[in-house]
Amino acid sequence: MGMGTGTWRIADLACEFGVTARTIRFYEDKGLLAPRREGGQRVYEARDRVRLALVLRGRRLGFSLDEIAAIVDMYDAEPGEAGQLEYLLGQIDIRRADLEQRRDDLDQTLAELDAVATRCRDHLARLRAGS
Amino acid sequence: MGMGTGTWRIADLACEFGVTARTIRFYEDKGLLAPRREGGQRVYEARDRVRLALVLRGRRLGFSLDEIAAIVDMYDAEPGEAGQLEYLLGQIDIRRADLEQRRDDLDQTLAELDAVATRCRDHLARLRAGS
DNA sequence: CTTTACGTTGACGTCAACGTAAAGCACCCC
DNA sequence: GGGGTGCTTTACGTTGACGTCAACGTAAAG
Repeated sequence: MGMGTGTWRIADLACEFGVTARTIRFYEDKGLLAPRREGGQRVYEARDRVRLALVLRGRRLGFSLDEIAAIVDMYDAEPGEAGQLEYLLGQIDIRRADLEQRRDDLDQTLAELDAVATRCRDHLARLRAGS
Repeated sequence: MGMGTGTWRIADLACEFGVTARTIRFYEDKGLLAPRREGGQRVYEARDRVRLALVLRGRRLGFSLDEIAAIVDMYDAEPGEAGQLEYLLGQIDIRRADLEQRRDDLDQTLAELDAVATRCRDHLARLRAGS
């Protein structure tokens, strides 16, 4: 860390998470992050780091920033009234369906790649054995 | 199908897979598809459909078209010589690692969404029970 | 043979997710 | 006070993945 205990500057986070400062500022612009300011400079705390990690995980999964915002916002939604809670449950179901579709796609792709690899190794073995 | 048995026109595929004809032509431009031509018009056969399905699955997974091209090309790579086979096996390993990282991310996200949902339902129950 | 629907190839527009460059403030060091 | 480092904002550039539009060919129906 580059500051008082438990706080980080933008370059610290950028380095740690392997992104540029520009990217982090861009995410803030899009409402994905909201760090404290200390004399104009951004100061990140633990919860900001967690949010950034969530955003980057969403990115690895191929979600758009809008989708990521929707997901991350579910995490720290305040309880609220019954209607809100039911709405949130509905949104979660939608995301769940999406994620499970992705897992199916993913498992299929993995299985097929394995099949190709097996075919590959078979062929190699045959080659080495002198056809 | 809109033509002789086992062949389709571009609009047929577009409708069936829920994309526009423009998208299909774009994929061809990028080398992801290579349909037969019949008097200037594209004619798709079963293998073209399979390839399109693979491309769209890759898209759902959030891969770029370049990555998709790399993956799909592994599927119908000809055996070739030993060097080629070893290179292909290496590429497959890289893809595998990527896909497995994604699955980890995915499972974590699913688990966390479930946790949120559970919290949500608990709160709802407490609300209905009169605080 | 004309109409109508669907196809083709460019070419340019658009949107997301940043990259990059410019210009300026704050602080530290010598 | 000159130089360096690190931060800030503003603004324009870039790339990928298409959408959209114009201008034109073609195939099937009446």
